[in-house]
Amino acid sequence: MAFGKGHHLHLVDGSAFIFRAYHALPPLTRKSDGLPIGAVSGFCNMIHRMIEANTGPDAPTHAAVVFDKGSHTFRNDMYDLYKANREAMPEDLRPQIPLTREATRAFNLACLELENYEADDIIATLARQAREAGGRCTIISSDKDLMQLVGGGVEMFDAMKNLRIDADGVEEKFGVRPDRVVDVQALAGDSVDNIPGAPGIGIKTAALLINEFGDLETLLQRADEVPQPKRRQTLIDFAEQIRLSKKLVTLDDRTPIDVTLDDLEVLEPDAQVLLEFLTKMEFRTLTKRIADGLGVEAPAIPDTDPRGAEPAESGAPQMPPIDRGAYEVVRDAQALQVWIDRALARGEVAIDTETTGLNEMTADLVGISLATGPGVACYIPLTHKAEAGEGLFGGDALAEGQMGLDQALAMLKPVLEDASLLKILQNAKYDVKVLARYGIEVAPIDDTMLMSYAMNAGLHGHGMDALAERYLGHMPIPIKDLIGSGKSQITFDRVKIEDAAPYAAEDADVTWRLWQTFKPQLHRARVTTVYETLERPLVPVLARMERAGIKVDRDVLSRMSNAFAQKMAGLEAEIHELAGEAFNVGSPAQLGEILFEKMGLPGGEKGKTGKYATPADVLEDLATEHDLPGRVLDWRQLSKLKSTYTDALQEHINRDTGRVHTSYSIAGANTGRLASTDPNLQNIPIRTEEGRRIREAFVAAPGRVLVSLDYSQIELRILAHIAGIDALKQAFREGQDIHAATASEMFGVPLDQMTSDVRRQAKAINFGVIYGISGFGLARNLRIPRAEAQGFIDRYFERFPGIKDYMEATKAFAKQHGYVQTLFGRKIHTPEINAKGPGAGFAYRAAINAPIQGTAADIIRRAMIRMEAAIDGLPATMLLQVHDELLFEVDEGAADTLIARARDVMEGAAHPAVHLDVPIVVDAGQGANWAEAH
DNA sequence: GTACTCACG
DNA sequence: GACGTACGTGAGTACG
Repeated sequence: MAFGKGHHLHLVDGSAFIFRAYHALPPLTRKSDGLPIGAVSGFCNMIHRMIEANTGPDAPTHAAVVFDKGSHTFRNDMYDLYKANREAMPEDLRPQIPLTREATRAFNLACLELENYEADDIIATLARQAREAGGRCTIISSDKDLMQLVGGGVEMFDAMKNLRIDADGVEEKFGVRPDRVVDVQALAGDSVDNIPGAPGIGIKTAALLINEFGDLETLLQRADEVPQPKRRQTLIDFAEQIRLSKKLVTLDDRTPIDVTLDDLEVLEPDAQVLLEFLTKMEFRTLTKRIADGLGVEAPAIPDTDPRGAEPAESGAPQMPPIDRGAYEVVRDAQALQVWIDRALARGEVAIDTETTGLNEMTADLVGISLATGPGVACYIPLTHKAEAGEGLFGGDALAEGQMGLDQALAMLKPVLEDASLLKILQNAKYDVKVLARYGIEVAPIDDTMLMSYAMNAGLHGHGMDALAERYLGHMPIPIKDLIGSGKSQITFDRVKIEDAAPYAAEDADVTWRLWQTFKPQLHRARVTTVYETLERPLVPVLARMERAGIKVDRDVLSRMSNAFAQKMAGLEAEIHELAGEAFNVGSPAQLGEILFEKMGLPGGEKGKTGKYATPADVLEDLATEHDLPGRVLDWRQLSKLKSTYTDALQEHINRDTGRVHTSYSIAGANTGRLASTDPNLQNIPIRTEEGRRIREAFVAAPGRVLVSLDYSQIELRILAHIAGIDALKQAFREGQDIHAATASEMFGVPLDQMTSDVRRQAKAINFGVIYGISGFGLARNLRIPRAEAQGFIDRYFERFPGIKDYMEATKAFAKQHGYVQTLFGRKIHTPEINAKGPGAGFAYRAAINAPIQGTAADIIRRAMIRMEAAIDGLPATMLLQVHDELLFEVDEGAADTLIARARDVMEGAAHPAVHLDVPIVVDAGQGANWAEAH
């Protein structure tokens, strides 16, 4: 393919990459033999990122990486002081130079260098050829010496700042068009390259002069016309030095290279060659990442002696102790750029955001901390307020010594969105949501909280403090130490920067260390797939659902609140009348006194605190003997509905969106279920008619409808599959009423003669089985004698013998391994299973339940993760998840299409990982509000 | 902060 | 033989 119009050449300034990588990274060494490889590692990361970032329609058709060769060039023959002030190459960099050439070839990129010439000259030559052939050329470099080449289809790209530089960009830098850049450089000189130029003339003055006289030669010839005497004399006295300078800065675009553009066509890397090289270098992270990208198995890199290991790649982390004094406070763009370079050269960075509150929908960004290695962390304060008394406007002015929020975010956005830079976070959803409000879509991510959850669900919590203490033996600064608690609590922007920095940077440092600790463990625990397919991908999905929120009609709630209040007042009066005295109906202790002491009713039991307990089932029994308990039950129901729902929900309506935004905790429930908080939208009433009406307040926006899809009997279907109960499977395949079918099987009643009471009992047993049934529990639930309940259970086991086998097998597995698993490999630990005492009973039943509940949770997670792509293009939004239900909001006309597509996703969610031998059925509904839709 | 109660799946 | 039990959650209120 002859290079020409429509082709796009990328030229990478390889030597610049090497130096940037070398200075950005700590001195890493290869674990097996101590060979310094930091620069090679950074170089490979940068090349990999560049390739990843260039996959679109603008992708290069041709590319080469260009290097300097040796330190002597033709310019030294002209001027022996050229680049004479350059420091010698560091000793630990020298052996890495040939490795970077090898790396380039391993990526299947052309690798160019030429004796006696600089990389810049080769770049100039190829750029000219590309231009002349009518194609485009992008020079990946930020070196100003290359700016003279810009124009006519040639542009530069600063890979670190993610910035394109065209002719306008060059003019911004030099004050002249690209073709006059060398004139300005000749006059201004360059202390870095030791170009003498004209003493006393800088870029500004040089540009002024060139623009006035047209070009350098004209200027020098007409120097006597320059009005300023000093400037005039300089130009006359140093004319030859200036002409020499111009020769030195002018790139040679006729170098005798032995390749043509056609030789530089972009080729796919040979997976084997590339992975072999990366493995040889012992780059664990990068090898894995690239292998994943190529869709091949990552070759194993043997663990060798950890002494002298380079931190990023070591299996058993050897980390320096946490030193809060070592963190940097980043206060300007230059300092931030150093950290960005470090992150890019590393290929991964730990991040933590500090905000004014815990609610991601309303909290504002106060600062960001970064870590690029254990102990290598900084804090970037952004919107800390000045202390009271400081500055003219007292407490509302910003504190000194912070870079502007906009500038910092502009610099960080390309980094946070860089597809080949891994962002490591603890509870990533929080930061992802906060940053989304600033127009930043953080990706890709790793989440240490979810890594811990995938490995250790059931063993302990997964908050940062718990993880730091357990895995790092370190207690991070409690946030209370900074912001206090209770009434006197302040927001984080009121914390002094000096105090905030150690806290904030420590969190990024701890996150980095946790990641380093967990990453190798994940694989060993065989939960990598769980983490990568069930945990991590849920973060952006939930973030979007939470940010969308659901519209709640305040007036509906408000009216209900008033109605409840009136009814409650009436009931309260009746209750006091019946009791013969006034007391707090909401106090179980006081109510107990009235019922069991004053009125002498039976069944009074005291709780741990020696007070009477008055749960609903006890009051229900008492209701047959007296009017009062029934009234209390009614009052309690109203009280619950009012305080928890109609009142509290109004407080959660967001001022700006008019919607309610819950927060789902991904690692809250041990079984894999989500948990909804602030507010909990997974327990909105439905079982009673009065409570159900609260769902009428959850509405669709005008012109839209709510659509609800829920799995029918998913846990029983999973039980039928896991335990292999043929009769149940058959009933599900035939679409029978499963509880009626169970009753028929157990009691021998034909389906057409089934009574609702028998069906109800069978239903209770079916649920009981899922929960790890006991005679006592079933007896209490059905309000029947324990012996009778036990009889039901015995009969059930008799009719469905596989159930008993499943329970025994699960228990044995838990006892042996300390955990149980879902069909998708999720582990739920059962540390109490071998304990003595009642704890073992709890653990046993939890172990029975966990694989069933957890498998159902996995299935709906898979559905949610796939849902966005499936409904892409529809005017529909996924809003809520309630364990077996997904709630959507959609334009009226598209509801049926949505239902069809979402149902397909939900019903097929187990595939292809698991093939259930029961059908999965999803019911759907739609309406103006949640009550109608469900 | 803990206990009790109750809303959901 | 006694003990204590349905599984998983979150939140509001009372009370010390």
